[in-house]
Amino acid sequence: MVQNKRPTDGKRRGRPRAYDPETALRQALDAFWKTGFSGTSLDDIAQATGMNRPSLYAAFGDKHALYLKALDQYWRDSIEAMRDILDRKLPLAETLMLIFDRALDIYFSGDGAPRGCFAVGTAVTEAVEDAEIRATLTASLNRLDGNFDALIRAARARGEIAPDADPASLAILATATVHTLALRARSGVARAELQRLARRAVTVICGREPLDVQPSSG
Amino acid sequence: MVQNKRPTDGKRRGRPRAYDPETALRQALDAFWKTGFSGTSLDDIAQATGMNRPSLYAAFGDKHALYLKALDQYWRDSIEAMRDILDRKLPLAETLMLIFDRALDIYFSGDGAPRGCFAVGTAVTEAVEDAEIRATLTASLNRLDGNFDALIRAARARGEIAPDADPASLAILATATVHTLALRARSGVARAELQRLARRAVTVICGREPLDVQPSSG
DNA sequence: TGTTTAATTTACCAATTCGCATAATACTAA
DNA sequence: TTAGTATTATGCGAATTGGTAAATTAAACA
Repeated sequence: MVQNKRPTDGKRRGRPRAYDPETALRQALDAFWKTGFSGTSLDDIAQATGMNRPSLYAAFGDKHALYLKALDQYWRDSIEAMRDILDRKLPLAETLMLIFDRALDIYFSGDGAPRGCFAVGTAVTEAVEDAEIRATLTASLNRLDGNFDALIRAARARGEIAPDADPASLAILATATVHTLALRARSGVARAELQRLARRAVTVICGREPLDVQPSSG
Repeated sequence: MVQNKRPTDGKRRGRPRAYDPETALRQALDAFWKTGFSGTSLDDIAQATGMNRPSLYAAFGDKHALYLKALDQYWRDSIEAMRDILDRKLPLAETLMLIFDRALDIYFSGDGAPRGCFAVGTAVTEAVEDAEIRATLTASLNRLDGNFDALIRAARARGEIAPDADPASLAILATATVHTLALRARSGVARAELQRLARRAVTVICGREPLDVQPSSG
């Protein structure tokens, strides 16, 4: 139990892996994203990853554990995307619009039909009966609310919005906007329409329209 | 093909039904509500309704048709609940709060753990791959937006909100509030907290807090 | 070269799933 | 009674599902 796995150093002993774990996890995520946890069989995932079931099992554990790892991967990606935008320290309206736009990037990513938010589209369904999934959902809800709250609080301190505005309330509406985008994207609403919707939400929350800014960092 | 089913008049011919179709449909709805379309087997539904699979099949068609009927039942209930509230013709703030409260009634109905919105929790998952489900989702999204838009437009005409406020934008935020409530309820957030959240949303949308009114008609 | 290690491949298992065919049942009509 | 009809009950069957055991393969090591 002292060192059953050496780091990435040197060559590993036995037969080399035929897959890259992170790539495989992303492919499994894609499979779950399309048809949900219950609607995706291990055969589907085996096909999506090019692995067979025993390898899948050895790498990630059973179906449930694999799903949780995929969900975790999704959270990490989302958090990173959010941080990238917050780091740019733009005014509130532009920051919100970038966040919504970036969310739409994710919701409209992938080859097939738009899939919306992975968590909203798949984890929420399982949340009723699955305490673990439910716990990660609430954690992420709180994180999103908290991020928006801090963002809006700072903007108010800079005088960007009315001094009597309530940051917590506006934060809730920002989160709600993300949620409605997530749901609508998975329901087949076109991206352009959702972009207009997001713009309207920003305008109400901030009291002015957002200016156009470069999506990528710079 | 002329009259293979007489109305409710007189006695029906063969062995009488052991179930009430609407009750059974509601029980099937409950089963799907908890575990989603893919996560609910026909055996689960047979247990929930007390019917056996052949009867289920004869009454509602296959699993997919049954699900669509359950979803439709849910829409009808929602529409009726909404109309009941709109018929009271209260001011905007109180109307919105009643709608959100009524939504929470639905999201926290049932015996087990809170299930949120049936459509959000189960139909959205299937929507990516299922055009029929997706179509009813978009229809209902548009209906909700439209209802809120008309409501807010009328309120503005009565002078309840600022004359320069944009009804369409506020309607989107109202819909978004419903969506965030639906998601959060299914993610395990307590009802009291969601009530406070709804209150904040109403306050931002209307510019004032809603007054307490009787939930039921009167 | 042979041994050890770690992965893959094949094949299997028990359980579940959806759907249906058939038989039994309960009622009306004549 | 008897026939006709609409339902329920039983049980089958082909396919799928999640999971695993056993055999095979590919590399490092000595």
